Amino acid sequence: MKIATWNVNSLRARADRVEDWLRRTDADVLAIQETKCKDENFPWELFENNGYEVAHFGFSQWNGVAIASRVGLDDVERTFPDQPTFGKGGKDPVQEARAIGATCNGVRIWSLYVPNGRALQDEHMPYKLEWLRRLKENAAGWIADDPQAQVALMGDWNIAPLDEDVWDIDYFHDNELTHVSGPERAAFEAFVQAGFSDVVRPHTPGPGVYTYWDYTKLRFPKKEGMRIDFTLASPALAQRVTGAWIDREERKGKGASDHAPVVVELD
DNA sequence: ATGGTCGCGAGGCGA
Repeated sequence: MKIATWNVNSLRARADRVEDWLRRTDADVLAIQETKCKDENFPWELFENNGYEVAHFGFSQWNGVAIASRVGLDDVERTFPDQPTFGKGGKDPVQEARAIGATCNGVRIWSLYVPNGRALQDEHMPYKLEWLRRLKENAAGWIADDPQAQVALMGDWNIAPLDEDVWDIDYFHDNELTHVSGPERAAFEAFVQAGFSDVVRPHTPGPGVYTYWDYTKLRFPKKEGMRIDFTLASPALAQRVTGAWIDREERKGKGASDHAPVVVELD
């Protein structure tokens, strides 16, 4: 079985690319982030025409997550339990469309779009950290309740766990940028402490290996990227991983998402 | 040359 995650940065703008990619890659499951649409604008036919069931959680032009599967799509869950809400500047808190889960051929897949954080002192940063903490609390419980549980936490984590996961760590620290701060890295490491592991890095060692390149500043041609898209697997699922790769080719050319798809192969 | 881009949706926000 082949499972993948991809922040597509608008599914409608990327429909042709996503369809070509699914056919080319032959993925069984695709966890999608940033669909940037509501259900009434969702390209359902794209998936149905290619043999995939799909579940979507999105209600505006912001965020939006989905799971497409051709090996079953059961027990769909939109938001995880106690997922934090956010109300900007004291406005009424809303539940953002950042998490959707489904069971696909025995694997509990979560498509996750972790809050960006925006800036170290921004109100979005404590939201990001709390969002991750509560996800981790849930995830730890899932494998505590069932050590054989096969769980894949897939998506755009908006964290670069290692210095080598950005092209120039000094640039990030000197400019007090997010994604590399101690609290963000600790929030990521907490999943590892809970028993989850990054099953892609062993098959795609750095440095210089990234999943995201900013559209601005010619970041892609200059090979200035970030590794921020991850699949964290429960122990039972990690044992099944036979390979993984980052589809850097998909970042090339006109009409590319700023993120590359990441593929995990299971026995 | 110290910027450089996208997407959504119709001006500015988010990344």
